[in-house]
Amino acid sequence: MVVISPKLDHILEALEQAATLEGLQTASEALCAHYELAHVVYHWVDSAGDQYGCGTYSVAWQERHLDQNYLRTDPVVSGCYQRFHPVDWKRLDWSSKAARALLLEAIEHGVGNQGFTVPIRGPNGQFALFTVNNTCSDSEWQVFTEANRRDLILIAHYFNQKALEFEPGRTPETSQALSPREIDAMTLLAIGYSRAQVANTLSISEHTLRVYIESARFKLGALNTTHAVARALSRGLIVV
Amino acid sequence: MVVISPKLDHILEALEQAATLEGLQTASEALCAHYELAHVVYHWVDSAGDQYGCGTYSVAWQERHLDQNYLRTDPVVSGCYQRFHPVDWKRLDWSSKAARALLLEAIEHGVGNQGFTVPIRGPNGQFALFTVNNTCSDSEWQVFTEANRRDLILIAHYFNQKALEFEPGRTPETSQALSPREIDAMTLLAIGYSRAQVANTLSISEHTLRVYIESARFKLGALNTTHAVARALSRGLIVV
DNA sequence: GTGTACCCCACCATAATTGGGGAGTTGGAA
DNA sequence: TTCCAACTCCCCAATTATGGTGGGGTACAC
Repeated sequence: MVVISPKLDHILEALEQAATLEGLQTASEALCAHYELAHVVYHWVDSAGDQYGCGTYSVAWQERHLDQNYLRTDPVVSGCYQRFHPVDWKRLDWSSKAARALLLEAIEHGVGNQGFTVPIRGPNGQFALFTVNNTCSDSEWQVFTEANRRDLILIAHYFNQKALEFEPGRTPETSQALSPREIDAMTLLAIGYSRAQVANTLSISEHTLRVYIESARFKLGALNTTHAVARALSRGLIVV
Repeated sequence: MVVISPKLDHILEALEQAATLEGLQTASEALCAHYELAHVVYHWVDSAGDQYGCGTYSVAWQERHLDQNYLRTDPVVSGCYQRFHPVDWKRLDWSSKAARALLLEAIEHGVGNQGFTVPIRGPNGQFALFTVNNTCSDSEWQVFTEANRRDLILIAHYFNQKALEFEPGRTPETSQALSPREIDAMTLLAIGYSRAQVANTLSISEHTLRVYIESARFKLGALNTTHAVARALSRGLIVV
């Protein structure tokens, strides 16, 4: 593996000009060649089964990964989920048997023994991973990751920005604004108050409070109070 | 305002070496001087009153901002909450009267008329903003932001990384992981299913479901189901 | 000055949720 | 092996939430 100082501008510009998912695919392959890596992968992690990603992993491995309940098994996914900073695979927790089995299987599918993954988070709990990996020694890998850490963070950011553009359906819902009282009500409910407590806190009757909750539920298209609070939260209308 | 190509390495290294919150404060002042900006602010947004941040805003304005119920009023906060990419203040929604009043008041407190804010998200629903702002013309500001966009993203990233290091108490074991079934239950509740529907969907008895909900409630330290769902959402344990 | 959106209060009855018990299986980790 | 966490099931009674309907008031914009 040769460490090359990347032409970051070119890479990011190519990413910015990508107009489709295929463009991202091409970009990841270009990145892979540029850095002389085994794999470069962007992967939108989503509880609803996998779906969205691109990169140079083999199709067989991607499918296998899905089958494996990887969301809960793969230390890369669960480890990154709890971290903010990019992480070298060596520093993850491989103590569980399932995790080690997954790694062995990955290597059989052509995944390198060294990996470096950047967690990325977007609105509404969106979560994605940007991974580079290769087969090489620990020291070689360390040199590479330290040299390119910042670039990789930026590349990950741009990948995710594009992915969010291409999949707007995930963050849509131009939501109708809530009135101040409705926001009060939703907020207090979200922090665990019962209806009686909320009414008391707002110094209004419980009946009045109910009107607000129903109104908020209507505006949010929610089926019940919990749903309304969940929507208000994930749309950023209230913050807890 | 003069646009200077930043010595990014020096800036980021200084950030990495910061050992305390004061270090970040110093870093933001240095950044401010370096880019010749009116203000540079890192701001951990948290519903529990404000608390954590650093930067060059006047103390008076910070306190005023808090008083103002800024979480709901400030378009910078609410707008960034729904975006992934950095955003120029001009592109936010200033149509509400309260928002415009806030901006006017901000300018009176020495905040510049131009702003650029990078949203940053960490584990467990952590959310923060990194803002640079200045008083200048639209075109000057555009030149500045386009020239420094990538650097600002990286700087924001490093600020947040440090903030997370300094304040581990906010994210650590606070959030105990939920079991798969608990996640299922919380997720379905968050999308509006009633208990009966959830139980039916998961093909378990409603009584069993109740055990999961109670267990999740306990793990999340929640007072009731709505609270539990809200916490699971804002900690990023479930996605809707 | 008519509409619209917000704010406040009341009754009824039914449906749903919660809190307190107890009990058994499995599979993986120590 | 033993332990533990996760998964599954059950009862009862009390509390809470919901779905209707009705009424009043203010403020602002067109």
